[in-house]
Amino acid sequence: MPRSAARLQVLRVPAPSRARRAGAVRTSNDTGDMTKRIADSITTAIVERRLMPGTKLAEQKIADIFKVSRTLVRQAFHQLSRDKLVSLEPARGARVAEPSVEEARHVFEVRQMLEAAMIRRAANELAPAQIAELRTHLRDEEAAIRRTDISGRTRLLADFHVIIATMLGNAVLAGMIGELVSRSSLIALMYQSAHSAEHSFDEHVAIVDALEKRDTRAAARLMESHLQHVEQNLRLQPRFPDLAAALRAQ
Amino acid sequence: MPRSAARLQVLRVPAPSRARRAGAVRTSNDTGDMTKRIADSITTAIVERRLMPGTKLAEQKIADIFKVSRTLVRQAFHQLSRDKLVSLEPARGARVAEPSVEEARHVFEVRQMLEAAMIRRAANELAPAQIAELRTHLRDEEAAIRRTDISGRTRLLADFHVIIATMLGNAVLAGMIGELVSRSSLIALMYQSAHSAEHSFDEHVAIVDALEKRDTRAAARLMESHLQHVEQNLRLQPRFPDLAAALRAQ
DNA sequence: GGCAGCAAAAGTGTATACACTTTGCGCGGT
DNA sequence: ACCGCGCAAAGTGTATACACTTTTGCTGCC
Repeated sequence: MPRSAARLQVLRVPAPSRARRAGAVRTSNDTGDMTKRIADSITTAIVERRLMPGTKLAEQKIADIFKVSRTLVRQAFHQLSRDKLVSLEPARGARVAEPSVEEARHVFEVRQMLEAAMIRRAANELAPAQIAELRTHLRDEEAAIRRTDISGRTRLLADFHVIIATMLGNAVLAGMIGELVSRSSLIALMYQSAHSAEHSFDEHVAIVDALEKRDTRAAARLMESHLQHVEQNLRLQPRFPDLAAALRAQ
Repeated sequence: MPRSAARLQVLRVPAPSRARRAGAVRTSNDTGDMTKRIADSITTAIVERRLMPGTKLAEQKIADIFKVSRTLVRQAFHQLSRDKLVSLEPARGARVAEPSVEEARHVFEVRQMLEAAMIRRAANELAPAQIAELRTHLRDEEAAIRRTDISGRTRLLADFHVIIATMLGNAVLAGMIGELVSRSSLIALMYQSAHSAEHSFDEHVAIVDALEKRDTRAAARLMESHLQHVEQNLRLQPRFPDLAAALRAQ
């Protein structure tokens, strides 16, 4: 193994899809566009806690891991920085983002606004078949929790929100919720959430129950309190009111 | 003038800021990061209708205009494509985006959800001084309309929404509203809005009036109907139900 | 005249080269 | 021993080279 790659073994190199099947519709990219694959790899590594906030991401090292040139890695970094999962400083390179407390609050504030509105629409518009799909998803959540599959359950709990957005058939909405949710994952990871997965799961169940009853008001109220609980269980209180106090306390 | 640049003279090359003043705080970038300047130039050109939807953007031509390498132009394209102002097709290059009717509806649907929630918060939280700032902005809007400064008034009418988001002190919200608003501009431009600037201005005034009275409910109702009016005045009805009918009608 | 097929031109995709910036380390002065 | 200085190593920023793809336009064939 090349020495330079030693510290970044957390990244998994996806095998190039051997497809390019004759006759396959050329939807977008057969081989899956290397840039995107690198970005996805890093995203997953961050969300699954294999790359901790603040970790330096050197272009050449990652290029070596994926056996591509820095060009593609750099493109991936730019994409990730737009999602705020990676922060870029001119001439100082890329690191895994360390969202501030303020940013964390902002993300949750926007989620409250957008997801409350979303769930109201969902209560009015979702077809019974879609509610059934949500039930299936809830079963998956429960299963992941039972077998203490941590990265699986984290992903499934986050997906719940994106799935509802997707079901409403609005790609713009789904994209925004997706971005907010992945930023939330990074935040949860930084500010060690005390929130139990079971609790989130129970709240998801309650939300789907309300959707099924077409109880718009209850659904919105439940979603709001769900997000509030998630946020409240983050350790967002600055541990010390000011720097001086923090240093004195050492 | 180099022949190759002939068709793209709509782009204005910003003069490199001669600053780098000694002692100036290095906030982010003295020269303003060429990539961003190119992206801004193209954004402005699109929003001000100097670049029409569908226009091919060849990397080398734009690189020549700005006197940089394709590398930077390509980076700018990637940023713009995330904002959905430019669409990239593998190996086929970049063109000014042509948002579909469906996408247009989705953008306005999300604006309804997010901006209704935003204006409710604004009604409760904005300080009197901030309301006064909004009044000043309204005066600017009115002035631009009076002197029929088309690109100025378009920008100011769009800014109204972003300013409110910014005043709430939530950068995440402001960023999202900003993205939605600039996509709306491109949409308005593609689906030739019949909406008069005066009408929008009047509605903005009514919204600020409601904010001043702290009338949360009225503010939300007014914002919703404002966005609905803007959307309704787009020519979003497919001109013809199907392609065959469209061709027959020639 | 129209069209298939091919070849040149234009354009994109990725790697690499090189200049410039930041970082880390050792050395000499105090 | 400690601080600052400067140099070397590492790393980023931009330009350029080159391979590969798409587009364009021609030529000859029907």
